[in-house]
Amino acid sequence: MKKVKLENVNKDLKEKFKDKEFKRLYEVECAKVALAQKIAELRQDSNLRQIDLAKRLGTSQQFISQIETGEEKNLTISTLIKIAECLGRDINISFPKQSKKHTHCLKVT
Amino acid sequence: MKKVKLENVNKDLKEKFKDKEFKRLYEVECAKVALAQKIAELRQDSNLRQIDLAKRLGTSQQFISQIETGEEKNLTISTLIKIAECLGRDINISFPKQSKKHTHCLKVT
DNA sequence: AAATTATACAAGATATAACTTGTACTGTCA
DNA sequence: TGACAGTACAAGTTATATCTTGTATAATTT
Repeated sequence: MKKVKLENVNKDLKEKFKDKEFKRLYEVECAKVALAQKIAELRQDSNLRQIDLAKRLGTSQQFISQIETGEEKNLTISTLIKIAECLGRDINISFPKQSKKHTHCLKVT
Repeated sequence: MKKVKLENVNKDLKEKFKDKEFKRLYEVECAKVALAQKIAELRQDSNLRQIDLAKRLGTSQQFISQIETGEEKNLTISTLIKIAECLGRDINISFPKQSKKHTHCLKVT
């Protein structure tokens, strides 16, 4: 596999970001990945395997994998709530005014 | 139309909440309605009509109505992000530990 | 090296979110 | 009263999120 230098990735993105629509879509993708990773993190913090969370949710290990790898990257609110519940979490959503640079349309914490 | 007393509603709910599954579903519904209302509120704060937001989103007034009345009550993250963007908002999502009483699985602010 | 464990990949089926069009309702104002 | 503005209702179609089963991979353990 060819090695990719980070600095080149950055340069490349900066160039592509001149296309505002591309930038928008890119940010949305980042947001979804962040959400997927957060779910994986919360699960691991609970010392659960994918199969354990799956059982709580009443679904399959594979589906959890799909969610966490971002293959299922457009979750519905219901699914998000269900997952959070199974991990002993509530969800807070707020809508702050768009920041000037708005590098992140969605912040997951 | 028969007049409904609030105290009776409360009593009734309290009774029904003994069924934990009912309580859970009820809370999820509340959450979705809260989200729908928040969207309507943000739109009104921006002095936009449904048709204006619809145009920004590239959709129809009726669809916005469906979202705000909670008829479309299971929005996807993408739709939520798109709407927020059109209203000049970012989105913050966090997953606090479930509160003891957890009367609200999802808090919208 | 064989078995086990945890996760990911792949190709589907089905339920439903996203969207449409047409129309009806509820003000408000000329 | 009637015209218009803003929103909601209703019944669709289409795109896609949810979920399935089967299998593959990668890392440990025996």
